[in-house]
Amino acid sequence: MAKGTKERILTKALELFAENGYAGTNVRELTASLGLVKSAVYKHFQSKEEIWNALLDEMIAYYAVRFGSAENLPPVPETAEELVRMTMRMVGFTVRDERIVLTRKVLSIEQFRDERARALATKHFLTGLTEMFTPVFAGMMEKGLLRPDDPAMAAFSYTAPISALIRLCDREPDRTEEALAQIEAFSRHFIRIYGGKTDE
Amino acid sequence: MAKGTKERILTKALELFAENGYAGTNVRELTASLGLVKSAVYKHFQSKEEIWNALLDEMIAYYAVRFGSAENLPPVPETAEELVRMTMRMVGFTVRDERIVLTRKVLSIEQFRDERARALATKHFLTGLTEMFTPVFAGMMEKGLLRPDDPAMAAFSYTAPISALIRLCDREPDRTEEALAQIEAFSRHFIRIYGGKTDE
DNA sequence: CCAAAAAGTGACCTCTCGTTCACTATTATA
DNA sequence: TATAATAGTGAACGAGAGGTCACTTTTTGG
Repeated sequence: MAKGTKERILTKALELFAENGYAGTNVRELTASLGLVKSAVYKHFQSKEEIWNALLDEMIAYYAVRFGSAENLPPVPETAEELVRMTMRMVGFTVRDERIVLTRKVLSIEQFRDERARALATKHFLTGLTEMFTPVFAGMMEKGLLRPDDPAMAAFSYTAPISALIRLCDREPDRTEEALAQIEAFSRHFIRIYGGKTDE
Repeated sequence: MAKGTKERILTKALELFAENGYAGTNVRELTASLGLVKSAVYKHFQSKEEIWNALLDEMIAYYAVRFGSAENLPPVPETAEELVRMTMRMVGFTVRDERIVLTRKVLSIEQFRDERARALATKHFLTGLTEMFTPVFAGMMEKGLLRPDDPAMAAFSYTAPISALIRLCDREPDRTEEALAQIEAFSRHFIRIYGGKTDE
């Protein structure tokens, strides 16, 4: 049972930290739920805090490749309706991918006591989505799908409400369907308000 | 040193829970920072968890009188510029009032493990502001200050981005000025986009 | 002003925490 | 296959956690 134990510890740690926070998690339950004894963890990590730091390293690296690289930018939609579909696809992914959900939860919990968690939280909750959609909106404005405006401000106006509803899904998973419906309604509403020449 | 000790304990508990979370706070440092010895707390509360529950009671009650009652609804502005000023006044208050800031922090940390914190978090972060601004926007639409539309959707579109920036202030207080400026810019942008007959 | 209630103290209890360590079992390698 | 490194075990440790209790000090009210 040697292989991949380190990764399994990190995965389970993410789960438990997301549920009870770093301070509220003890290494006994962490290892026990992996079928190990508590001292085994110290063959892979020097301390509980090192688990936390390794987890943060992972989260930061994952964010960089998944959301931070330029080649992962979404394409500029050809129609307004395509923006809605693209949005729903991205949102559906981000609220159902367990790892990303848990990451957001951990960042919510730990953002006030860890500097790096704080920085990553700002990316996840605020700047990341806006930066991702700014070029999209710039392109849509060029195509006349949205009225000409500051694309960064438009992207912020679009993504911040969606982000708020994504966090509702994290907090109250039972209301996921409701939240997704509201995101779609908001997306259409946004297009109606910001819409340029609807005929193309 | 008897008077108000219970309140002082609750105030300090809010502070510490907001910094380190419930699990990350111990009653020794809680009482020590009040010039008491740890056993003194048990004259006022039966357990650490009872402190938590009393604190939540207080937060819920405070929210109800401060934001939940109908008579505290903001007035409908006479001009679009007045909406900006009203918004900045309210935001300025909510990011500088220590108690409210700490409450939001605690809710961020504890929302995933406590049912009542979860419910209050949704109010603070999502529905509260929207419900507060829905009648305001309905009134402004009637007056022709905003184009006729679903006032609830407009209020959500308006308050969610502002809420996101308020949370940035909680997370990174150094960026408060920047965030406030962005809120004001967003508010004016919103009015420009949603604006009805600007002449009155 | 004095008795009873409330508030505060300090020693102590038990439990659990993170961590260490000597030891065993497994795996990899030459 | 022998050997060395790696992974896992279980007992133990010290520190610190939340909580109790007998006792003293302070406050309150008739």
